[in-house]
Order: sequence, then C-alpha cells, then structure tokens
Amino acid sequence: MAAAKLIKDPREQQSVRLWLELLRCAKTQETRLGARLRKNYGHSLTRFDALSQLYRAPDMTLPVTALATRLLASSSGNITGLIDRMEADGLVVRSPNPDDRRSFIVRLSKTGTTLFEKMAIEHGHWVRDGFEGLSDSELKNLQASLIRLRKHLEQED
Amino acid sequence: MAAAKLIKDPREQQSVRLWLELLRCAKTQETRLGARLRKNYGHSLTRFDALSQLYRAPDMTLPVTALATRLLASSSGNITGLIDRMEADGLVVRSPNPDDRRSFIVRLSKTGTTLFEKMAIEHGHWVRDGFEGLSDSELKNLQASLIRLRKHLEQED
DNA sequence: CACATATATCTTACATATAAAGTATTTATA
DNA sequence: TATAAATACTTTATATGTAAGATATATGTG
Repeated sequence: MAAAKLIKDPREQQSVRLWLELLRCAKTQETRLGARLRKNYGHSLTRFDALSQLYRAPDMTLPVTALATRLLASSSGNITGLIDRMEADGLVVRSPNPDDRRSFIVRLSKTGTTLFEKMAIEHGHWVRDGFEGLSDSELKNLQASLIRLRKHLEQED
Repeated sequence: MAAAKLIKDPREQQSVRLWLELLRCAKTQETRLGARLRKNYGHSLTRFDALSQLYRAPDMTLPVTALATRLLASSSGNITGLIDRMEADGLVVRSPNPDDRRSFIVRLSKTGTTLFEKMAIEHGHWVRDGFEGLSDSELKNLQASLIRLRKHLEQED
C-alpha cells in the first residue's frame, strides 16, 4: 500500500508540488541541452557554462574562485579538474596572477572563443524552442517570479 | 574585452535569460536542500528523491527501470550503484521479480520508510520557506506556467 | 616584525551522472 | 519452433559534484 500524505499544511503542499515541477523542468531541459551539446560538439553543459562565463568576463578572464562562484559550485574542488580537462583540450589557459601568488587566472583561448561562439548560437535556438509553448507575456511573468524567488533563496542562507 | 552579443532575436534573448534564471533557482534550491539533508541525515538529495518515489509507489516497490525513469535518469547505469549503496545502508531491499527473470524489484525497508517520513516533514518546511516571498496566487501562476513548460519540453523529444 | 587568521587553490575520497558495451531473458516474427 | 529484435539490468570508463583537509600566500593586529 502507498502511504498517507505526510504534509498537512496546504501552503506547504503547494510549495512542494511547485518545487518538484520546477526541478523537473530544469532537469528535463538540462538533459536535453546537455545531450545535444555532447552529440554535436563533444562537450558537456558544465563546460558550456564555464565557456559562457569566461566569454562575458572582462578580457575573457576570471580568477578560479570567481569562475567557481559563477558556476554555483559550492566547492572549488571540482573546478580544478574541470579547468585541467578544458586546458588539456585547449579551450582555456591558466596563468599565475601577478597580483597574488596564491591565485590563478583562467583565460578563454582563441580556440575556446571560436568554439563557444558556434555553440552559443545553436544553444540559443534550442532554448527558444523549449519555451515555444509560452506567450511573450507569460515568459515575462515567469521570469519576474523566478527573479523574486531567486533573490529570496539567495538571501536565505 | 568582453565580446559583443551573439544572439540578436529578442524572443531568443528573452528565452535564454529565462532559462538561466530557472536554472539558477533550481540549482540554488538543490544545493540548499542537499546540504541540509546531508548535514541533518547524512543522505543526498538523490537518495531522498529515490525514497520519495518508492514511498508513493504501490506497496512501496518499483522495478529498477521504473525507479530510474521517475528519477529522470537518462541511463540506468547510475541507478545500479545508487541502489547498491542504499541497500548497503539498509534503506531498500532488492529482490528478483517472479514474473520476469531479467528484472529486480526495489522495496523500501522499514528503516527506509521511517527515515523518509522524518526527512519528508523537515524537507517540506525547508521548501515552504524557500517560497516565502511569493503570494499564494503567484505560486499558482508559477506552477501553471511550469506545467505547460514541462509538457512542451517532454513532448519535444 | 611576529603571529594568528583568512584566502586561493589543490588534493583526496567518495557519490552521482552519462555513454557505451555486455549478459541474460523475453517478445515478436517468419 | 528458430531466430532476430527488444528489454532489464549490470559493468566499465570517464566527467562532474560535495566535503574535508593540506599547502602556500596574504592580511590584520599586536
């Protein structure tokens, strides 16, 4: 037998249902985009996100910690390996920070830049297609709610 | 120098911004919930999701493949190890399926059930608190949009 | 300057995700 | 029935995520 409902408060039930829906949307979209990036370019969504953060940074460079923060990585442990592998593939270059000998600066290489520009255009189409079912105004409302949600979540900790 | 914008179409720009916002909300919430579950119970969000799927299933059992599908795992490869570790911790039991000798059935143990019931109540509070900034009607609108989005994403493949 | 503390990164260990291939069994079809 | 195809699960290899601890350097305070 399936068990009885554990949560009684309606607001809480509604919140959990909403969170599961949000998570499912995000996971489905991540899987979809990740599979296409991998198939068409041989790189993961994580790498695409890293390239994207570097591409929009001043001089296309970021210190390792800044990159980790922007990728929402809760520890920098995984970033080391990610940069290692991307560097081995020629996408980024790591160089010592002249202002702080503890620190390294990651820079997008020419190869990485060219690759990202190609990937980003196709990625944009895929994302747009994913939202096809929603009207312009619905997109705007959805985004406004999500911005408020994110701000609340970020200030919570 | 940071580079120029790669995407020209306004609808596409809006879609990408929305997707990044959605992803950031989901990741922030996942990190937050995962850290609390780990700290308070020593188990991952993935395990909690697995317990949750089993808890609501008939007889608290699911074939391995059904569990994988419900966890949105695109391959069943990771599920094998997940079940192995959960079984080693006494949370679930794996038994052969009498109707199909290829198949195994995963059942929530008594220990797993008791643990899940405790975790789920606290998890519910955490989720509710995360949405505190939004009104009841905003929750409903948000959920309605996400349901439509998910259905479109799921039929896309 | 001496010292405690904070910061940036790396290392290690382990859990989880994805893809691809392998094995056993079942189902469909000639 | 014989055989091909599909299915359920596992195995392997690799990438990524998280936590904890190690190392080197920087910063603040006396």
